[in-house]
Amino acid sequence: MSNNKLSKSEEDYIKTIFNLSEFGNKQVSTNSISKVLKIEPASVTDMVKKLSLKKLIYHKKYKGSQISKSGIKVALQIIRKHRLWEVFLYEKLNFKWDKIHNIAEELEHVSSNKLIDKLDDYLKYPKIDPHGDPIPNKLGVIESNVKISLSDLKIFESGIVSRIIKENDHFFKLLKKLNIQIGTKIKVIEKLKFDNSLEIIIDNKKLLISKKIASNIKITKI
Amino acid sequence: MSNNKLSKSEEDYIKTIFNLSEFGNKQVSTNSISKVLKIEPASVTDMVKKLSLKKLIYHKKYKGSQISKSGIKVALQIIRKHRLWEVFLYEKLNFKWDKIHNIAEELEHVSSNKLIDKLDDYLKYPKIDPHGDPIPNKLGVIESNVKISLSDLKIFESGIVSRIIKENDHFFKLLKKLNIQIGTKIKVIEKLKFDNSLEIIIDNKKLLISKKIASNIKITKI
DNA sequence: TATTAATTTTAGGCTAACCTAAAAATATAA
DNA sequence: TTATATTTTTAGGTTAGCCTAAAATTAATA
Repeated sequence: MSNNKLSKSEEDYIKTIFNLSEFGNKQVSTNSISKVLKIEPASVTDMVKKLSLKKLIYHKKYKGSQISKSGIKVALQIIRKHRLWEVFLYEKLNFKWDKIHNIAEELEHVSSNKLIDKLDDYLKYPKIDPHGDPIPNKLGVIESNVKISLSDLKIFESGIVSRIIKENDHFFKLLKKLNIQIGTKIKVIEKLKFDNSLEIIIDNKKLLISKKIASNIKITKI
Repeated sequence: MSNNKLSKSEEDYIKTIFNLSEFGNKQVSTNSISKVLKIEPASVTDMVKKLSLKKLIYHKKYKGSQISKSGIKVALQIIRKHRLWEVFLYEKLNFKWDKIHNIAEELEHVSSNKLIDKLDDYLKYPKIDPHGDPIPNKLGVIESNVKISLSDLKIFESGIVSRIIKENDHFFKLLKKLNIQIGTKIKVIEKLKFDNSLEIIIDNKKLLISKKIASNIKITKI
């Protein structure tokens, strides 16, 4: 369908619109795009018209933009590239967790699909990036029920405990004490800057657990 | 000295001018730049003026361009990026020899120096790229006397045999027959598409050797 | 050396992607 | 429900990096 290669700008807009749309369901306002990309609303209107002509989004004057099916497809491929590069930067080049985003932001626009598929292969088809976000596959499909570490959950996200990694008595006893077991629903409400401890909610009760504990608990996002 | 980040276009021009200048010694004509970059001469004139203002090259009307010291510095960093990415693509991602150039062409413009240094580290500080071209280090210094395989020499390049890799009797006898020994000067005049055999000149005599033979002979470029 | 050929530059234009200022449409509040 | 505020669009402008056509300069050749 969509024929020509998109410019870096166009890709940035598509990615932003997709991200703001909550998987394509919501209308996205011109202003919100403007704020994310730090581009004046008037310029956003221009681009939104252009993307609309290319059928990557639907746009009605004064009514906001909605991403189309082919737009979603494009967005997922950009996100795939971004996240695979993040895995590479983090795992292979040993970049710190907080440095990878900006570099991946540049790398995601390098076009070759062949490159990204080979990279995927090299990284052994990771399912999530270092931030715990899922990586769409070649076809743009995001495997649901991906297990990630509790420590990779972001603030205000929830998950169901699906696996306990460190299998020793001490750890199991600790978890019992905390009321954590397979199937327990956990919501993260704070990540402490100080030592990366997580403040979580289980059965409406708040508690604090260390990064180390959290990283030994695998959960499924909900 | 040079303050602002260069655009992809500016980088392409600088790289091209450097490549055409034979290490900064030669004047480069507007037409030759035009041909390499496939951009009309009039446009080249525009850009050449701009780069001249930035002191990356010297340009006198109708007289061609010469790259400056800071221009060379910039060029070497771009070349460093290009060649390191080529090593990555070839060694880690298993791209074929002839596919890496175009992809590296895109990756070389990703800016972060930190990224390139980490990549260098990850690849264990390679001295030459898969084509046998030397890789400038962080400071832009190209280690001279780099040994490369005879098979990595390009057409019309010459080298002095400096090491024989496969150390067995059969191979030594073969080399004796071909009049090849440490110190022999060899010039490559053709690479056969058919089986990658090399046509070379030794003592003014042409002969043909297989890729396998050539790749077991290390030489120093001259 | 005079003429022709080739190269290089100037002049004027175009497009993508931004901008500001002002007008139009929509949303909010008295 | 009218007045005000906010959002969005239109109109017109800028810059980078390209283009073509024509003029200026330099090089080649008869």
